[in-house]
Amino acid sequence: MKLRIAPSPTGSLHIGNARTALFNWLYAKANGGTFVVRIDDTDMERSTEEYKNNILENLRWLGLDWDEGVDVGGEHGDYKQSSRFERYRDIAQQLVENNFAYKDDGAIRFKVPENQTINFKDFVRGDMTFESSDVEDFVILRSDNSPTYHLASTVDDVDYGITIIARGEDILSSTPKHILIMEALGATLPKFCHLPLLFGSDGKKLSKRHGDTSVEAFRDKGILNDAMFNYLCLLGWSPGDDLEHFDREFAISKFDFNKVLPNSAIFDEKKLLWLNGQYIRSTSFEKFSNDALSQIGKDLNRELFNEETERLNIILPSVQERIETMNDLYDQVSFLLDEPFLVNDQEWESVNSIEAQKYLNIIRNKFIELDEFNLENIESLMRNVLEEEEIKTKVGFQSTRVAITGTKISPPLFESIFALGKETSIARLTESIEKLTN
RNA sequence: GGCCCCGUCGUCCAGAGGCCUAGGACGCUGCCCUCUCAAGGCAGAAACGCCGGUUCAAAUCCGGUCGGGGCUGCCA
Repeated sequence: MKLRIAPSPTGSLHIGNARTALFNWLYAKANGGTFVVRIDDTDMERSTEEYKNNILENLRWLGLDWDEGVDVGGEHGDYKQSSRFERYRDIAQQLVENNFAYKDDGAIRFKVPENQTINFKDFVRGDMTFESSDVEDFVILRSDNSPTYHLASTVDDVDYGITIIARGEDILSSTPKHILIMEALGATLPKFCHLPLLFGSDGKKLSKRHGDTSVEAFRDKGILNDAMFNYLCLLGWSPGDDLEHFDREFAISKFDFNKVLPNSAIFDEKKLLWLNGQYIRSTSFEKFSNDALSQIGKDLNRELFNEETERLNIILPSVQERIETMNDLYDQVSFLLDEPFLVNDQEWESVNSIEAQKYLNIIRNKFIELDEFNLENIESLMRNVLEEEEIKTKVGFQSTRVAITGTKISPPLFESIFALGKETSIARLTESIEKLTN
């Protein structure tokens, strides 16, 4: 059993292609089949090396690997169609000689037989029937001697011994052409499986208009590869038992093309985001901390100082509980970094009051006298002052939050103060008192 | 227009004739928890496109209809 995906390097890896690749991979893994990745770059105008690399890199990022094909090799060369033009020309010539095709204005067209019924079985859609009278004679070799997709793709599938062709439903109407070529070549027909398409929120084919459509874009947004893999699995398939959060091994153990739905699905970024949050929360703290520190370093575009890392590790457990993507990290923890600390006037105004000023003043003085600056002491100190001075929690804590973190939305307050440390906390409180009483 | 595919809550999925007064999840609303924001917990609104037929019985089978989508390139 051999399956393949054949992306065209005319753009960054598209979510729809990623899902198709993923389903092929799952089926191959589930059945001990061989998975091939080949590059369909017959469109010389639009194909680039950068896109090719991008596609391969993102497939790997998703956790997919392949047994044969571009980059990993195999018995069929480099698995790029641009290297096999001679082969396609020979086949085209052979088809002409055997009267299956003919020259037309410099191009070569396949001669579609009259009154022939083309049948094939589709894993997802069952028995399919097309009439050859509905298929026009189609070009297989362009007048510039380059092969079209129909020829190149079909020849490769035959040459490489592909036994199951699982691809997007957009190719369903072209399948009769491919079958006709295969028959003319005397090849054994593979099985077909046309997977449902992915649509944008307006129900139209997922395209740039819908915002991000490439795997890379979501990767850049801080989506975890495990979450992306999991979410893509859920589009058109489910393992049953209402299970939604699962890993690759589990998906492999349950996957089958027969259980893939025939109807198209709409890509819902909201659910992806939610799932990503679930993954972040279920990651071990050790791994999360590692990823988080490297992400923050990336956002900062510099190495983190040891002191920063120490401070971050204090707050990170709390942050892990409340972010949706790794890109949400920076805003949550930036107050702990050795970077300019600025609070805008609006934030100050929104928490300013006589009571607040009084509260900040008292806790600052008590912080100075506090010998053991730990979580427990900070909390009890702050709560006691609230009680003694009869100041409302919101007034005291929110003003302290702005003073310490710079905003009204932050990780838990006591952890934030503890992570920031005694000295800096006192300095920020002092600064805030000056600012507020001005 | 022609050919083809598809049709369960707004969205993703469960449902393969009686277990369905249709289940789960995202999102949404409310409540609880609470130092903000989240997370978490609980509750709620929300769907079988429509019309016929088959059957004792249909979301599930058949036909039609309507709706959506794909293809119809010397793009893939």
